[in-house]
Amino acid sequence: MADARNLRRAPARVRRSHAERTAETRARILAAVVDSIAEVGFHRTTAVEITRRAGVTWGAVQHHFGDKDGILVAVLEDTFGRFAARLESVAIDRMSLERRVVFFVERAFEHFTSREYVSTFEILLDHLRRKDPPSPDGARWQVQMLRAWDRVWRRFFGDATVPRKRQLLLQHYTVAVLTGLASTLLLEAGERALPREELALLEATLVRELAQAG
Amino acid sequence: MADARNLRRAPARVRRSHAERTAETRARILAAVVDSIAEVGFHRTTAVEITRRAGVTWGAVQHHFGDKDGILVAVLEDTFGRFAARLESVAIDRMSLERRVVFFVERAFEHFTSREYVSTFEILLDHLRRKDPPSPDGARWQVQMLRAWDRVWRRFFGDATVPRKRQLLLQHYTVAVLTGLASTLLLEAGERALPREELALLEATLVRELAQAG
DNA sequence: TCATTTCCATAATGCACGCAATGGAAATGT
DNA sequence: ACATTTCCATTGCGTGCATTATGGAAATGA
Repeated sequence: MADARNLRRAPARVRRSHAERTAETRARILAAVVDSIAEVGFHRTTAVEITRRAGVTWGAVQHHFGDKDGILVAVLEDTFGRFAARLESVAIDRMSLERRVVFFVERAFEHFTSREYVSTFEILLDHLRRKDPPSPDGARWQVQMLRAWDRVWRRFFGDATVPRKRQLLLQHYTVAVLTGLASTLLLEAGERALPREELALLEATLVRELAQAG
Repeated sequence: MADARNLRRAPARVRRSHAERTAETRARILAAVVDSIAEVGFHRTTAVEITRRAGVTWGAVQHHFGDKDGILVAVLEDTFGRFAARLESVAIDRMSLERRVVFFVERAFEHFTSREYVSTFEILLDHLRRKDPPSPDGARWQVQMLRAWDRVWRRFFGDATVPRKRQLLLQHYTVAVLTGLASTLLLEAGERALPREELALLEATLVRELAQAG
């Protein structure tokens, strides 16, 4: 499912298969939701706002996702899938530990400051505090995400001579630092330069920790 | 303004001054907003939800805060004021650097996982993404908060022989780590044990950084 | 070609939301 | 004591929200 963010409505009256139509419409709607949440926030991401951005009507949303909850869950699934795929397709040739750390931190930070993550964050924030916990427990996503992170982490740092338990801690710590940096950046209103020095401090910590023998 | 969270409606028909009434009602409403956001989330914190929790009607809110935006801003002001006061009243006698770091991290983490902070976080998250930026710019709060943090930081670590610039970096980093830990904790659904080891790693980093000469 | 299914726009409905308006009880102050 | 002000409950309103219902155009497949 390609990124359809900048697509405008097709010139109309083009013969396309159902599969094509469905793919584009779904992508367009999902992108609209992500953009809307990232720009105007979750609770202003209303039905009409979504349809306006997507250039479709609510009928389309209704057909593809059922109701609003359906889209939100779909955004979670789609974003997570894309994210996991991107993470696991990273070419990890023989780098030094330092370079791997830098590379990893860079990628991860990029992710946590992305619109996609911001959106999922707000969606989850809202979902896990409803009286009516839906069938797939909201906290499940967090678990899946951490698993995916863990796979990537092991590919990057699996050879470190540090106890597994310690590695999990470092992993959790890293995620915390990065999401924290991302959120402060977010609250500081809009896009600011990336916090190089803070990231450097994190990288130094990781290198030191991973280098030492278990 | 005392914490009125667990207060129930007074037995009615008690003679009280206007000042007393106002103080209690305001406190009750503010507490209701904080609790509501922390428990059911920002966008389910509706007018009736607030009045229900506070045990008052909308008329009271209207009288004391004007409109909904008024309460939210009031929550920001009140929470921040309380927080700053608490921070600056900490007795900082002669402790070792290690103990000061532990103490500081502990306090700060406590703050970032508090209901008050979660509430202000969500309020700010929503406010700074509206088309109509109100008179006091939303990002102003963040600045004020960081100033308050800075004052406390200097009281704790002002004697460190580390360049000021580096200290600001460490400060920012610390806030990021703590908010990050708090938010992952939040997303992991409900109250979990506090992440001792992650905090320990942060403390170790701070001690190492602050101990070295400029 | 024609029936069926998929896809989606249009229109209508019901509801919850924030808010304004009003009035009255309680406190104030003169 | 009485006018004034403060405090807050009640009521009602307009709007925007999510959602349903319906119909028709386009694609499918026989």
